[in-house]
Amino acid sequence: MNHVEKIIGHAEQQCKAHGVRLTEKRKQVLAGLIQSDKALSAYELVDFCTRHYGQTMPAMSVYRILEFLEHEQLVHKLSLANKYVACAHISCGHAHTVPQFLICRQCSKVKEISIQPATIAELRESVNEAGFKLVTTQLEMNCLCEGCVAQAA
Amino acid sequence: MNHVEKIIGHAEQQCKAHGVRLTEKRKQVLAGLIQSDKALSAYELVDFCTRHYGQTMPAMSVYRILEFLEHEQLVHKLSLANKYVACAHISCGHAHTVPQFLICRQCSKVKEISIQPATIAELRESVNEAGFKLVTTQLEMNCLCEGCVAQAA
DNA sequence: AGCTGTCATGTTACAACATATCATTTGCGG
DNA sequence: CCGCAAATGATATGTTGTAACATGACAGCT
Repeated sequence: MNHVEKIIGHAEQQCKAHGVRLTEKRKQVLAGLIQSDKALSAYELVDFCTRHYGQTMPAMSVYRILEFLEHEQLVHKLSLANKYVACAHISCGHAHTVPQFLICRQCSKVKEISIQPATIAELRESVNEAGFKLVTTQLEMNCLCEGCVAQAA
Repeated sequence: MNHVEKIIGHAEQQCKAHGVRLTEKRKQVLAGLIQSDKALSAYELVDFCTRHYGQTMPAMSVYRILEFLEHEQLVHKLSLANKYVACAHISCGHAHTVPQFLICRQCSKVKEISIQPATIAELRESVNEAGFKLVTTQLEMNCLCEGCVAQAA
């Protein structure tokens, strides 16, 4: 059992615990995201599934499945890039803080991090002072990854 | 001379100083953003200009003009919402720190703020520890504005 | 005035991203 | 095995954004 299958297994348990099903198609989409080191668009996932599983995956299905997976917290949508990534912590089992995402503008590689709670608190304070309320601390930041920084230099 | 015209005047000076022209069409688009208290999509601007100025404004032109205005730092693109806002500081004249944006998910109202430099530095530090480099500190955050919070309650 | 170069705008076509709607299939509890 | 709910299929359409090339406006020169 390889790395991807192991994570899929965890995801399946998690779904079962929630009384929902991780169907074959859903596994395919999730597997696509897990085995990718970068964020993928819905249509890139269509291509991936169609190529790897020998039958065309309709775009409509991918969107529905992404919505499902997002709801189950197995994937995250990155609005900054209109792309999706697998959650980095499917296998850990423990409850997580809301993640922050570093997105490489060059190659779409994504790193999921947890910023210091104190820093988050400062941010929230700034927002409150402006009369707004943060609806999520899932921040997305435009970055360059190590590889692309090196390449640019 | 009303509020909007005054800001347009400042913008025009600023363009002249950079050796570029703030043409009629560009003024129309900029005026649309200035007189809106919320972020507008490119196509909302098409509608606005077509309605207010009595000739159809092609979407292509709006995109080109937005690109120009963004380059001149007169407007900001909000990737989280696929919308655009006028810079809140066109008239101040002084150099600004990179802004952060609070976007109301309900009504698209936008507030441009400046977070404590210390907080920004902490964020940048977290990013560096992860092996990435921030390409901009223009953060965008999903929020609710006062009005929409009150309404939701 | 006529020429020419540059920037701005117009036009058309299409790519990429996303949702609506209704039909059909599948899995599962009674 | 029946019937319901969930999942998927199929088709259409809406929204956002770019590419490529044509036309227009204007400034500076001769």
